[in-house]
Amino acid sequence: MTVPMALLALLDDGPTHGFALKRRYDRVLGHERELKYGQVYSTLARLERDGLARGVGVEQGEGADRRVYAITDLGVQEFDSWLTTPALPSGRPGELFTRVVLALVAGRSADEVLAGQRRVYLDRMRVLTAARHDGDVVDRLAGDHEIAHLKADLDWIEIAGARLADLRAEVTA
Amino acid sequence: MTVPMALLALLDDGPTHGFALKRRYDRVLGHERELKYGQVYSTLARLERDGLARGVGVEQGEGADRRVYAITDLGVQEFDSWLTTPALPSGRPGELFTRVVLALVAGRSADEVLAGQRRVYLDRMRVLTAARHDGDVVDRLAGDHEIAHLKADLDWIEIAGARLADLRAEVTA
DNA sequence: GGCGGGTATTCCCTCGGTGAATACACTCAG
DNA sequence: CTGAGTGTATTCACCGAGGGAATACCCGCC
Repeated sequence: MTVPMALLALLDDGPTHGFALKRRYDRVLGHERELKYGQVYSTLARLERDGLARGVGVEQGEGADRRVYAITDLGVQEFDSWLTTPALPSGRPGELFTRVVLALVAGRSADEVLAGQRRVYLDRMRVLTAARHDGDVVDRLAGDHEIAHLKADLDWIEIAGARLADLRAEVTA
Repeated sequence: MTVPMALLALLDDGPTHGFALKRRYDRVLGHERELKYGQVYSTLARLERDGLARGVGVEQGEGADRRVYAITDLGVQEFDSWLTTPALPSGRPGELFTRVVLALVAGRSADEVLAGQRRVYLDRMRVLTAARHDGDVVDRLAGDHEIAHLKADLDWIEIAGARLADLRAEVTA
């Protein structure tokens, strides 16, 4: 859901074409995770199909022709509503949680899973805290976001570690 | 990736058929998020295609015939390696982070985004802390996991709120 | 005898995500 | 002046996650 909304947000600035959207997205949100072309154009096609954006002709720039899209009123509406509707956590269990439970289900060592995870999280924390003042504001906020969640998982690792015996008993029941 | 591995974990207990796997999965990991049939059988097909599980004949039980699968040596290997390989956070920015950045990009109120999110997170925290001692161990650990991440986001909301002006300046540059 | 309910699988579709191919315009080395 | 590269721009083909619904079989029961 975030990619279509991101494209709408960028289109809200004024009509453009897919290539420019991709570059702008990468600059603003692509830190570490650039958008692939396939996704850009297929998303634009869906936006158009759903009436959230519409093609407004073809420009020719440097290279192949540019298919220019504009956001529609419906698109603006959808975007604003997405923006202001707070999201609840997905409900899908995180991967770490899943690995611990499955380790117990399959009779493997959940302690090792927790210990291994703690190790790489602590390493990652060191890297992130060292880089805490590098980069631009977006980078730093993204870093803070990751640090906060790393801490959350590290706390949970301790809690889970203390209850592994109970968990094992229950899961293997 | 977690669904195929979960099925391997369950198959590691001994051969069974898709339907039983689905039920067992729902019991163990499906709290709030049950597996759909489509996913069970298509995942099994992929596991077989990739040599991680193999069909071992057809039983007849109550109802339609059961196609029984067993984990292979390769499957055991893959599962163990997945289990013991710690996962780093995806690198994909979280939805909250994305919403804040996009609000600024599109010239909307990021404060409102943060405030709205804080509101529902606090509500959710209350619900979760109230239910903190209900349910089984899995439920409680899942709850703790969610609480930890909710706290992380709430902390981040404060940090981000304090830097919105800088962020806006950078993103609109 | 046919109807509902539990068991069990299959089919179809959409979406997010990736990789590679294609096409055009420009520049610059040979 | 040609053809090899580089940057711009779009398209195509594919996969896996996930959801919805259809199908089929068996049972008990009215």
